[in-house]
Amino acid sequence: MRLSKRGEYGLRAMIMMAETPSPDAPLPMVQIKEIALREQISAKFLEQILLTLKNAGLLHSKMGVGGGYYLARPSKEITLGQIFRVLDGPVAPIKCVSQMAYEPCGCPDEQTCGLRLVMGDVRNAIADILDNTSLADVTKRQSTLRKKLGIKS
Amino acid sequence: MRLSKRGEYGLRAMIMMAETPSPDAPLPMVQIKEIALREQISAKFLEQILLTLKNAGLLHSKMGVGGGYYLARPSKEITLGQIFRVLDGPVAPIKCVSQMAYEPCGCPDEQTCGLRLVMGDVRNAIADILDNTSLADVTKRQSTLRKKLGIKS
DNA sequence: GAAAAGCCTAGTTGTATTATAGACTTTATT
DNA sequence: AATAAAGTCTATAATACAACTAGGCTTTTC
Repeated sequence: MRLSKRGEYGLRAMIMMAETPSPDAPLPMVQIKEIALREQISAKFLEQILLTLKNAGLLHSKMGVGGGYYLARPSKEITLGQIFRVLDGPVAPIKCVSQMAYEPCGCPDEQTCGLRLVMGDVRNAIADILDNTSLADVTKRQSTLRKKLGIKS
Repeated sequence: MRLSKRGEYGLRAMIMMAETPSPDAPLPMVQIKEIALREQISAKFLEQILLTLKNAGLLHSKMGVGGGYYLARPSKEITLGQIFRVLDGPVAPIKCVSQMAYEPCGCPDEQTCGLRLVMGDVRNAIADILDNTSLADVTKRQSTLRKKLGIKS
């Protein structure tokens, strides 16, 4: 039940972009190499991930000198579920309970298959969390926690 | 976020064994080839899986003619979480929130890492379901549903 | 026109999953 | 005692996928 590195890096990058305060600049842009440096990730690998996210409509970018990436929408309108699905595919642990990519799993009677019932619950529990947590929720939670712990950042 | 075939087959087999009514026999024994046939699985692959489950103490077996496998404990004392962990390892999507196999994941400040916070929630949600669902719960749920749908079996 | 950024696709490497094979042990039956 | 039916155990093949690496292309700014 693992999150892939693609998923992990992509989620981290998106959270970082949501965190980046937009000072004077019209757009809070962040560059691949900056993220790669801060997260200690291969820049080339991250590049692919951000490109995927961009092609999925979650990020926008600006080419050329002074360019970079920025969130396609306000951080409260982008959920972790959206990001996760783009990078790691369906949330469901087994295809026969997937909303995104249903496929029969070959049990004799799907309607009363016990495994399917339980895995359906698991799917829903995961999706509930990921689809109801926006990037804004994450950054808010982080800063609340930092304040509580008295950490400057 | 996928369940492996090992995990799927193992869980199915365990559910099937819990389902098998123990008629007169002292032990409700089931044979590899019977499970393989009913679930349309490679018998050799299933063999490895059941052996793993046996070595983990979840199954007992009897060798020789008329032998087979049976649950090591009553079905209400075996949880899906136990089975899952034996076959698929930790439930946590990311190591830094694993109870079973913690490992730092390399974020600058783990204590306030947003991804970690959310993945911790996901881990807990999954573990809550799997650790609180016993094989007996599954078979009960199946039979209730069958009755409700008027399916004989 | 050169440098700095992102865009895009293909290829490589390593590892885990899935499955297969086969020789061995135990038990029941005849 | 011999045979057949079952599980035990280990090795290995085949495949797939994840995680990267590489390199050329395009756009933008100065």
